[in-house]
Amino acid sequence: MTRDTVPVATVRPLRRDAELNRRKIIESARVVFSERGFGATLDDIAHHAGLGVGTVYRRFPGKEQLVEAMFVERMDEVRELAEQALEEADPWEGFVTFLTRTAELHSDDRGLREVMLSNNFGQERVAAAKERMIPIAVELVRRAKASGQLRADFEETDLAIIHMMIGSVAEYTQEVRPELWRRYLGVLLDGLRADSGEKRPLFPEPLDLPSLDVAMCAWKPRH
Amino acid sequence: MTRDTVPVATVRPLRRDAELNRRKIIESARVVFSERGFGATLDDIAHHAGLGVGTVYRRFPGKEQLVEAMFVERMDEVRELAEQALEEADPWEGFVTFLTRTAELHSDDRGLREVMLSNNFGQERVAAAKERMIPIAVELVRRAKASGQLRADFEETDLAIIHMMIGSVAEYTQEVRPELWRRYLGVLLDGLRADSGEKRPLFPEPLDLPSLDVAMCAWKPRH
DNA sequence: GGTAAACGGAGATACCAACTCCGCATAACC
DNA sequence: GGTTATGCGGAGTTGGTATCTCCGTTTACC
Repeated sequence: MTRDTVPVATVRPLRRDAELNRRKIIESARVVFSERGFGATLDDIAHHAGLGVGTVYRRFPGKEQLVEAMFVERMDEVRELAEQALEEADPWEGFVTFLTRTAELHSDDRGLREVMLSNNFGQERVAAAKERMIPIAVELVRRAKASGQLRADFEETDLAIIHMMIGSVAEYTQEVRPELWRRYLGVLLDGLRADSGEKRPLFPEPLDLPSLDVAMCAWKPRH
Repeated sequence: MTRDTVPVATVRPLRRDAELNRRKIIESARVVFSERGFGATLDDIAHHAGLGVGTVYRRFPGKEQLVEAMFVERMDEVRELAEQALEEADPWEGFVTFLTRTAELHSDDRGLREVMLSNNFGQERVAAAKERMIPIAVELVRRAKASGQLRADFEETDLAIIHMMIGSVAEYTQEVRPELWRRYLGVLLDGLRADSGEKRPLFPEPLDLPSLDVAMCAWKPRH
């Protein structure tokens, strides 16, 4: 058995142009999924990459597989975020940091939001990445409750719903005021703090009526 | 000019069966739109009414017109709700009643939620009904702030966004726990109250993990 | 019983996303 | 530079869904 006939996986490397295009596809998928979510078509991605659809389908069996390839690492980023938040000295601050940073990611990347809140995208590898997150999020909640700063009746599944709410605001107003979700995260945090201290001032400013109107025109419910 | 040639609008009344069917259509449209939102097709509505599609299109030029006919009165109900809330002695209680009762309507009637949060359904008459609501909602907020019970940095457009958030929870969990939105309305209200008093206990119970999983499987983002 | 009105629902039309196919281009190798 | 396998483009096929029409049949009304 010579060094050149390694038993398995001696896949001939892609031709140089093909390899370049593969990277372009992944890059474009990242951009397009993050802007438009998984409603985007592979044709959109191909066009964004300046390639034909055929080229995309030659490299990836279908949309699912592209999503899978795309988001496992992204999910692991979120988990690392949670791990960092767990290292903050103040448990409440850790909790707030986690919520805020995650919401930032969701608001910048609609695709990521969709994988995290729906079980309809990605297969085992994405599901596995989610499982890996759960114990860390649970610990984050436990610790913040134990310190008496997070209200005692908060539970881990509330995290998902809170993200759902914040994300829906981000999506609703993204064309008009992409940062507006922070205002409502502020309201929620004031509602979640156990102590009855002063409220933090809300930031940023609320929508004015014309902007609300624009947001309402842009919004179409799912069917 | 005889009595029989009255200039305008001498529309011959519908045949008895036709009139009956017209009512069935309206009734079914109410039910179907409220369960499935405006994603529902006129074919769905016809089938629910036990009629053919042709019958529906004979009475209503298209979906838009049916929606218009359907929701103007429903919107006015919401306005009346606001007016009643304005009559409650305690401004904060009035504010809470309004938010809660409106959210109940939204959670029972997906179509109503969609007309209220989007400008893509209905024409002038629906828009006019919305305009009629605004001053009342504004007054509700003004009064609750003036009494020192609602935080001073709350503004009227926040109402719409709060409804948006609550509605998204209602939609997310409706198959599993249709009343769960009340829990998060509770959090928001604790965040909106100006005084730094005790938090109200959250109700109902949070989702358990399996139920969250079911909700996540059922949820598909809009494209 | 005659007639106009209304009915039913198959199917025309339109749209859209997923995916395939094959003639043409070009990188790789000698 | 010539040969060949590999890759490319994008029109076109497939499949699904929603809107709306048409006409043979049925029904209300006088």
